[in-house]
Amino acid sequence: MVASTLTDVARLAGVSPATASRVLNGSARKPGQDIADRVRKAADSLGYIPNAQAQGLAKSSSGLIGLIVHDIADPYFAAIARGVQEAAREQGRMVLLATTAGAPADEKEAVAAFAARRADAIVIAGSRSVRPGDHDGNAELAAELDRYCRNGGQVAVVGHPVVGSSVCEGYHVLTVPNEELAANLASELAAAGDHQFVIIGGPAGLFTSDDRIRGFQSGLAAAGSPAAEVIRTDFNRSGGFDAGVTLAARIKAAQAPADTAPAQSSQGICIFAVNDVMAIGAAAALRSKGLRIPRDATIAGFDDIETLRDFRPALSTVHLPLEEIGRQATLRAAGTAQDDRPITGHVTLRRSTEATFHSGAAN
Amino acid sequence: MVASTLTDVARLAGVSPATASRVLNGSARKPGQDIADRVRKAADSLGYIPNAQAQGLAKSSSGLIGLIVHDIADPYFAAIARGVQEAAREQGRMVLLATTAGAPADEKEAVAAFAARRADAIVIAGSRSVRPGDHDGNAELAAELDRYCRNGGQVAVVGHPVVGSSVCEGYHVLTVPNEELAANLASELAAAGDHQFVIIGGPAGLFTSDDRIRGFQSGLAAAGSPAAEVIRTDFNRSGGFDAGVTLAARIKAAQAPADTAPAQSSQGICIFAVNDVMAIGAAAALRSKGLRIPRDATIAGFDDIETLRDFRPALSTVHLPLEEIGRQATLRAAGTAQDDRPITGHVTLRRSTEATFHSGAAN
DNA sequence: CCGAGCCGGGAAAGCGCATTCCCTTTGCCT
DNA sequence: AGGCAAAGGGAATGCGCTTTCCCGGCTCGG
Repeated sequence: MVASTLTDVARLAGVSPATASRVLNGSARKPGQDIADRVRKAADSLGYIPNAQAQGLAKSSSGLIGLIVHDIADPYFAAIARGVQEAAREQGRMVLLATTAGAPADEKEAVAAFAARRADAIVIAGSRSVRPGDHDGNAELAAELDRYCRNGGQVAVVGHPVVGSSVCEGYHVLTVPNEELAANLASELAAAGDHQFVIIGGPAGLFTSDDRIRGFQSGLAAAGSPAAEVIRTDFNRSGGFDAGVTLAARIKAAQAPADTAPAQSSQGICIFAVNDVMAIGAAAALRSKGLRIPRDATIAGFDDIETLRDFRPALSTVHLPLEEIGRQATLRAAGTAQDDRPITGHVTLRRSTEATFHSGAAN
Repeated sequence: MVASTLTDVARLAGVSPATASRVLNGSARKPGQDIADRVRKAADSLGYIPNAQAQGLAKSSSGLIGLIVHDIADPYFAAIARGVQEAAREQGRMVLLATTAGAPADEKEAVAAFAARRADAIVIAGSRSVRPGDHDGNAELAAELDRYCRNGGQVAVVGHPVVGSSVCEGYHVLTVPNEELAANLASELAAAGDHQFVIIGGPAGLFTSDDRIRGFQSGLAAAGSPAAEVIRTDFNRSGGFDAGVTLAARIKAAQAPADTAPAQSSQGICIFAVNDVMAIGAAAALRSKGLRIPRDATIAGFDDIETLRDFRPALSTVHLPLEEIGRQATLRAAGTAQDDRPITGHVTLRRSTEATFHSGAAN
């Protein structure tokens, strides 16, 4: 027994396929009540399931939304994916997933695959990058995306437009105020105490990372603090860990000379990792070297990843409405783009940057 | 300019659509070199992208793999999803995502939607359940799945078969040794010290949770320990937190009478939460009540979620190769099911269940 | 009372592609 | 040199559905 078709249903109901089609989907023309009932009865006695491919072919639209992320297991992307999924579901669409590890060449392939499947919209969640090695890939990606748009596709990208893509209709950019928020974070941190700041950033050229670094520096400048040193590393937990190891050595070296007085340099070190996962990695590194947070160093991240909120000391960070970002991106690309309310976040200071040692475990 | 078709390419190349089709896909028949080149040149001068819907219609197979999870933002599912995605990618397929919060009715809809899209295979990752309220939904889900299978679909389910589904060809169950591993965990924990065990479990009827509870109890029994009390709560962080609050009160009450001697009851309390996320929630609750782990209570989880590994005190748990599970499920359903190597995990004891207070921060 | 208009139903033409079947051409063997 | 097999190219069919277009019967107005 192979899947039954609309024709089978029509035959069983004793009507034409055209009529059956009109009954079983929201057509403009409403067949008579009796006929409709007959068709519907036939349909579910046969267990009829419309062939979405055929429907798509006939209507040239698929009800599919393509989502491109670096890594679905990364909680940052997982959170965004949840928002996308949710919005898609509300619209009766399904989401098609592609992971690319951030490689523009792979992203280009993903876009092509989505285009092949006639996805109604594409949401690109991964950070853009301008690293030299990505140049060609970026160009191809931009071209592919352009073609997709020109053929009527909608695309929403989180953060920054794809490098080199022209702004055509159906191309939406969901701006995330990374720079501004990082500046706010720097201000609050600088106001809270006299620190020596160090930034753990991703590879140069990664927009999200660069924005946050730039914002942080400008926030520092505004507060009258000197610019922070920037350590470049991988944009993940392991990168954060490596940087943490380096910093740990430095901190210990700074503590050693005075020997008795831990607060040798009048300033404590304050680390800003450009995302929470890196911050956690760095914190783990410090701890593994016997250093304590916030006693020997303070640390802040960015994103406010939910799974990491139970981490102790609680991580100071910048809250980003990740799920909402995914949702908005989807709506903007594929939906009745209601109020295009901009994305906002907020600085969330917690224990990991508390200068003085409180006793409570709260927060 | 709308997407160009195979016919366009053929016309430009001066050949028939049949030939163009043969060139651009791996057909059995190989057109001549010169013609092939001409077609290929025409194809990419037009930026031709084959219409996967049409291809699917013609070949009746879509290159799609449906994945059903409870919540993609849950790190457990995210990890499995990564494995699925990876395996799918290797096979040149794409994954279609559906999240259902574990509701069988939603899962049934997801299966129907996958069937409509003619997905080649469906991977169901969420735990099965036999809660009374789910009864009808389960039946419908089983029916839908049966139909899908009979029409030639492949399905792989992680853990347990869907309740009520008959075993037809193309129906694969990836067994996870939850019970056995939970028993091992119980043995090791019981051997490590004389504890009073308490289990924080999910709602009764949730297979994964029930298996782990049953396994843990039998491990306890084998070690000669009395059965543990079971606290039922939600299968997520918040459920763990609530249970933790309850337990915290109890622990404090037990400590209070003796007043001076913290080790009043000769046995410390050892909590087993049926998954890591719940364990973290419970730990957070204890801590918020001023209790310390492992001093005032020890705790273990299950899954060994990667994102949670930097949590301190490091959580004792049972490692499960989540990514591999997703991968295997996919391969088994959609692939050249090579070696059907069973899934194995292992107990991983860390600081959170250390009876004695070591000084190092390692592990 | 008759024609204009409308409404509900059916026939048929694709949507873009794979594939079967047929025909021509080429190469090879006897 | 004649015959045949194999190979390579094309016309046509169909995958399952939507959607025009058409047609018969109905109602309503003049």
